[in-house]
Parts: sequence; structure tokens; C-alpha cells
Amino acid sequence: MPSTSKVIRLAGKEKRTTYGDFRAKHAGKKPQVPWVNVSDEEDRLRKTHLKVMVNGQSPHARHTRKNKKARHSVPSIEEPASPVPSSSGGAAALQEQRKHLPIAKGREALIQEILDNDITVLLGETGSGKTTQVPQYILESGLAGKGMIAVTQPRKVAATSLAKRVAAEKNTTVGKLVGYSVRFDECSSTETRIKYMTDGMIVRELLSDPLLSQYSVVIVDEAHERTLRTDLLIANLKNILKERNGSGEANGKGKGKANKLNPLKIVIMSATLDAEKFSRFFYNAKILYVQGRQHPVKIYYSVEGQTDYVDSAMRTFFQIHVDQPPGDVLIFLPGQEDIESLEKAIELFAKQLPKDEMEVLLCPMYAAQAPGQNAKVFTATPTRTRKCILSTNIAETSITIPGVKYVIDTGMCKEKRYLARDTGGGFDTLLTKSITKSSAMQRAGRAGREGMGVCFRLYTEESFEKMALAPEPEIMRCSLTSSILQLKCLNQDLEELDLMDMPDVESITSALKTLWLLDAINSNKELTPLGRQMAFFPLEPVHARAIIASKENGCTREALDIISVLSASSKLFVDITELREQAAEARRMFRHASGDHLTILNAVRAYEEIVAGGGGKHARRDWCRKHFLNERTLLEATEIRNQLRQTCGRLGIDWKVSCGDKEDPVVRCLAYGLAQNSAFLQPDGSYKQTMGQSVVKIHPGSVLAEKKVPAIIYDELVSGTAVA
DNA sequence: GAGCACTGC
Repeated sequence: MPSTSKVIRLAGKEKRTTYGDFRAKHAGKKPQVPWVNVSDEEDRLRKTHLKVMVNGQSPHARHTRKNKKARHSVPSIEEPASPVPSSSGGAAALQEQRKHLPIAKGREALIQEILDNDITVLLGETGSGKTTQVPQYILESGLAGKGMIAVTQPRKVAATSLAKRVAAEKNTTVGKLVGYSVRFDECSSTETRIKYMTDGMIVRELLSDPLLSQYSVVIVDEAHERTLRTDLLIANLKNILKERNGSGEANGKGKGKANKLNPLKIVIMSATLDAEKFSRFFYNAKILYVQGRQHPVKIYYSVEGQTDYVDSAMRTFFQIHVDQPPGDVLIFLPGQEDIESLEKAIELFAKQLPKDEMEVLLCPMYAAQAPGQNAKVFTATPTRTRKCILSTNIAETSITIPGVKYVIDTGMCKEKRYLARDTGGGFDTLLTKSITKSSAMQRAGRAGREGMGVCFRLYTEESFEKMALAPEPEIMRCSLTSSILQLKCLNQDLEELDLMDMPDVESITSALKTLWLLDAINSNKELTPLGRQMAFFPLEPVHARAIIASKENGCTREALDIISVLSASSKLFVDITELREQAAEARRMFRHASGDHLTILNAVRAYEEIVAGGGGKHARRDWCRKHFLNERTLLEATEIRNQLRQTCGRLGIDWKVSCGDKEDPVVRCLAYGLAQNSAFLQPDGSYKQTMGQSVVKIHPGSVLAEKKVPAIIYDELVSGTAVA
């Protein structure tokens, strides 16, 4: 049975604004958007929450805050990912900086609170220094005893760069007192007492050490992001606390318990707005508040709702450009399509500006951009020029751009959602949705990093009030297959776990059905030996199943080559709209009649030959470029493959076993994992799912498109446009 | 003949 990477579920398509539309609409007109000044929105929200906290019996929080208020102009220090100073005289300067962080004044109160309570919720704004300082305070106070302090982060870069930063503050190199642990990169030793790690990493550690006994303090940072892994960690921490401290209370202190286990302290660190929810979850734990260092941002709302946000953004930009003092502009848009569209429009109008106006320098920014393209964003803006950054959510959290004074917020973002089906499996959709309040505040905050800022919201204050407080937690929106399998290994059932938010029954049923079809659990929902093996792999269960099946099919080497590419974070085949024909031609040599997976294998093998040929880094890069292959994907896949080979070794699967050029064994073992993702050809040329009702179509990028093979298996099902 | 927010093991 041939296999394809992607199939499309047929559905309707929404109409989108195109470049042509607004060129016609606005040619020659002076752009104007009506605004009303509301301002101080952030302050109002902040105050509401302060009130709650002060009433919430935390005298220290009040104390801490009062001290903050008394402070003024201090050297700015960025968090979380500020570069490590390299100059030799840096250590003393760093210590000086530390003392001036907003959180420094609250140090004693903070330590006392953590000492008095097993669980503390720390509400800290950006720039407060909480992520770098709190672990050090805990260490210096001796509160951690002999155990380690874990600080979890949702992202790898944050974990590694924070560790480097804190190591520098401790005047040492990373890997000694301060270390980190992320996938593919562990930098710690027996000396390590503070360990920055990704939430995924600590969840993995749970599998081998369910009580996290190495750690005496676990700090969950960025808890408000509510990643799937953070949610699972938090639920487990609650159980671990009962086990280790013998108490179900936030201030149990573990006293009087003849327990051999070292007690655990938990610190939940969150941005504004949702601290109360964490507090409630943890037996009404105390909430401590630390103010950040953020310049005020003046907020304008549009008087009436805007129907076309791309068009409104363009008019707003020129309004700023013509009327406002110098300062760069950052525009938040949902996706690449809108960014390109707005880029063309602004370019066109900028040419019509009078000669004495400032120049406009456009910087589009999105994840799928060609590498190096976004470099100009970080270079200083030339004189008599206004930089205009058109960005997706990437500039909301992941990347900080210097020099931004104005933010234009369209109020929209894209959200990927997994729709589970109780037939098992499900499909992904990518919808343009309204953002949330916390997202709107985050976006506005990007204007106040270096001085007073202004944020123009392309929606009314009324719409803002109607926005959800925070995005729906990830656990509600994605496949639970992998998580349920991991929990089964801990003898836990997701349904019975004390989670902050419980996913839909349908989502759980769907995941259980998938696991059962993969033989990971039996009909009593009990973990099978096969399921336990699958959980060892850092992969989606469907892929883990295929690898295990490769043992009896004698093609483990091939299976690992393919699956490591499938589980890399970006696609192997570069797809640039304008060069599509050329790319297809350049990659023709990899095409395989048995489908996309074998095509991937061909490409990986060809790359291996180039690597073995020893032409060096440049030769490899040129070869990849020539064949429209993403080398980053290949490099990442190589790392993943090494990891998978090790895992195979531990499970007694010999990864060196190869089936040579035979394709049947490869497709057969993939089919073990992807059985649920199979479809049969119908008379009209479309495909019908074997185990679901959806009618699907092979993605036109597939080597199988238009081939009309009788049956297919596929990796991914996306929602797409109807053709018939 | 098509559509790409962001992470993690």
C-alpha cells in the first residue's frame, strides 16, 4: 500500500483579502482610521488583581509592592534571554545589576514565604527578574537542602540561555553549579544545584523517577502558558507533594511526618491575570506579586469594528508615519499571507509619500521565512527611516525586537486545533481567530520595552472586553495519545488525574481508541508490554509503533531514517510558491512510486552519500539548496535518529538491520503505525477513510497526487478546501 | 492542483 505524507479533508474555504482589493479601494486616498483614547488599560487590569491579592492575606505581597513603588530608574536588564556579557569585568557589574532588579527588595519576604509554605504562586511581570533571581535566592538561603532546584521552561532556548545567564551571575560556567537539560543537550554535573530544563524533559524524568526525588524545589516558570507538559507536571506535582510531604495542604510544611523522603517545595511562576486559578488549584496557596519594569503604554482602540484588518493596519501605519514622532512600528498579523499582502500595500503607498517624509523600511517576520531573512529586524534603524515590522505571533513571545515604540494590533492570530473523532484519530485545522486579553496585553507591552509606547488596537474596547482571558490550555486542543500512554506507564489515568482543566470525553476516547488499535493497551485499557516499549521512544505512539514493527520486518534502519525526518520540526522538502516547478524538477531523482515515505528515504540516503563524500559544510549546503531540501531538517533528523538508535539499543532492537532496496517491508511497518490513517480509492477519484467517515484527497505536493493508487496510508490529515 | 501561529520528548 503506497504511503503519502499529507491528505486533505474536504471542507469550504473562506474568502480572503488580496493585494489587488485594497489597491483599488485606496488608490490616492489619504488614509485615516478613527481612534478613541482609552489608555491605562493595563493599569486597570493590574489593579483589579492587586486588590485580590492584598485581600488574599499576603502582607508580604503588599510589602514587596510598596518597596517597588519607591524605586525609580534602574539599568534595564532583559529577561528571559539576555545575552551573557563576555567582558572580563562583567561579574561585579552583574552583581550590581542583580541588586537593582525589582524583585531584589522582596527577597527576604519571598524566602520567608517559601519557607513557610509548600506551595507558592509568584505573579511576576516581565522584567521583574523572577526567573533568574528566585532560584538563586532559594539556593543562597539554604532552603533547598541537599537537593536540586529545577526551573522548568516551555522552550529550549529559554532554558539554555537562562542557565548561561545565571551561571555568569554566579561567576561560573554553565554545567557546574548551574546547568540545563533540554532534548539533545544536557549540561549538568554532580555539582549542579540549579537546573533549568524544558517542561518536556522533567515530564520524561517522571517516567524513571516518579517522585522527582532528586529535586527539593521545583519552580514551574511561565505556568500561564499552560502547555500540555506543564499541565501534566503540575498535576503530578500535586500528587508528589502528598507523597513526599505527607500533606494535602499548601502550608503543610511536612512537619511531624516520619517520612524518609525529602520534602518538596513548589513555586508556580506566572504572568498576570491567571494566578488565582493556580492558587485555587493548590489549596488556595498564597499569591505573591512582583512588579515588573515596563514603561507605560498608551492604548488606543478603534471607535468601530474593522472589517478588513489588513487594510486598517495599513491606514493606521501611515497615520503613525505621517503624524507621530520617530520610532519603529510593530504590526501583529495572523499569518504569512497577510504579511506579504500588507508588505506590498505599504511599499506601494510609501512611494507616493512626499520627499520630505521619512523612509519606510519594511521587515516581514514569520517562522517559515528563509533563514537570515529576518536579520535586518535586529540592526539599528538608519536615520530618517522608520522601521515597520510585520510579524506573526513570533514577536509576541519568542523574539524581542529593539526600538519598537508603536504597536499595531490587528487582534487576530492563527490557532491550530486538533479535532478528535470518537472513531479514533482526528484532524488538524488552522483557524484565524480573535486573540485573548493576555495576548493583547503582551502585544501592547512590546511597545514599552525601551520607553513610553503607544499601541493601536484595530478593534473596539467592547471587543477587548469580550475576549477570553487567556488561550485555551493546550490539553484541550491537541491529541492526547502520547500523554495518555506516558501516564499509563506511571499507573495513572488521565480521566482520574487532578488536572487544572479536563479535556473533552471525546478527545480521551479517541486517544484510547488509537492506543488500543496500536496494541499499546488492551481492551481493559491496561498497558501492554508493547505499549511500555512504545513509551520509551520520544515520538508519537503511531511512529513508535512503526519502529517496533520494523524489527520483525527487518528494516529498522530504513524506518529510523524515515521517522526521524517525520518527527523533525520542519518539513524536509522546501516549498516556495514561485519556485515550485523548479523544486519539483530538482527533486525528481528522489521520487519513489511507493509514495512520500520512500521518497524521503531516497533523499536521506542521497544526503548521507554527500556527507560521506566529505565535501565539507559548504558542499552539503549547496547540494541541499540545489535539490530544494531543508538542511536544518536533515541535521535535526540526524540528531533524532541518533537518539532513536540509542532507544532501540536499550530495547534490544538492532538498528543496523536493513532491508536494502526492498520497499515492501518499509511500507508494511509504517502501516502498523498508520493503520488508522488509511483510505481507499472511490470511483470518483477521491479517497474514503477506512476507519472514519471523512472523504479525503491526496495533497497535491505528494508524489502520489493524481496517481490514483487503490489505497493509501497517510501521516497527516488537514482540513482544506473543497474541490468536489 | 494547494496553504504554511508556536513549542516539546
